Amino acid sequence: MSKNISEHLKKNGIKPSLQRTKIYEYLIENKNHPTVDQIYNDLVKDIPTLSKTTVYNTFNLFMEKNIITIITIEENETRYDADTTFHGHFKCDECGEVYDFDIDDIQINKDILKDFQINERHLYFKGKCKDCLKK
Amino acid sequence: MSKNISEHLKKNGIKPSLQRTKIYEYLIENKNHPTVDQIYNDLVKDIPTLSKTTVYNTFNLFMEKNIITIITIEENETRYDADTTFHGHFKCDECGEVYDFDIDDIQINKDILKDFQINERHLYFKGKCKDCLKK
DNA sequence: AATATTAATTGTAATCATTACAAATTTAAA
DNA sequence: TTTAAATTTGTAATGATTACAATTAATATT
Repeated sequence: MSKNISEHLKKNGIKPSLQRTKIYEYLIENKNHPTVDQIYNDLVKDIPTLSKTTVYNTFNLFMEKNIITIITIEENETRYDADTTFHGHFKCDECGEVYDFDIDDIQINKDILKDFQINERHLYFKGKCKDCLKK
Repeated sequence: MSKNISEHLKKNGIKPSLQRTKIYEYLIENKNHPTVDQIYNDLVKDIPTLSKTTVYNTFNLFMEKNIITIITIEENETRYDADTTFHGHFKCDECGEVYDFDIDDIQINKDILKDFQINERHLYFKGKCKDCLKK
């Protein structure tokens, strides 16, 4: 697994250091789109010398190399996604959990965006998840 | 015009003070979704005593009363929208302008969000606008 | 292998948007 | 008019992110 990650980073022009590999692996294994804080707090157990700056630097590098996308739902917390294909996110107001969902199709009125170049598309919903509704 | 705004605020349980009225009016007339800074800098010419805190307080109040929605495209700048009907936003990476566009339909795979309660839907694109592409 | 060069990581301080809070002002009620 | 309640304001605090310089690790050169 870790071998695959190294390869994937290399293929995208990223030298696979320990920190980079672990951070990318964490994102792959935790598909709930953790915040930088969560990632740092978990990974520092593994890599005691880890700095939060490194986490930020690494994500900025991953972004430049287009192997992750940014998820901006709340103003004050950035999350990241290792799945760069187009899909939607649902964030529960109650528990804070972020869920992925598939988008089949979006039909928009093209009049306004005619001759615009669209590079990124983001769709997210907010509300209450099934588990929180039960309570 | 200003009369209508007062009425609209009252109808939604908001006492229409000078500041609130001007801020709401500004949002109605500037459909490009200005940031708090832009709004403050423009309105302070009109209301010299205006405080940026008031702008923030007012938007938070408007949000509670559901007469505006928040637009979170970039992590570090919150924008607001007086049009609370569902529509999309396009932000140009080059000039920073935010455009509205109409959404006809969105089809998603409902499996994951079955039994979820969806309260808000947000769709935004990023790229280059027509004007910036010409250059 | 030893040294020089370059790249990556780290810690601390700075930045900047937003909020907390208490004082001052304005509005409404008695 | 006096009193109470609501609104606005300015300043300080917060918290996420970035700038930057120093340290450490990796790579290239002799």
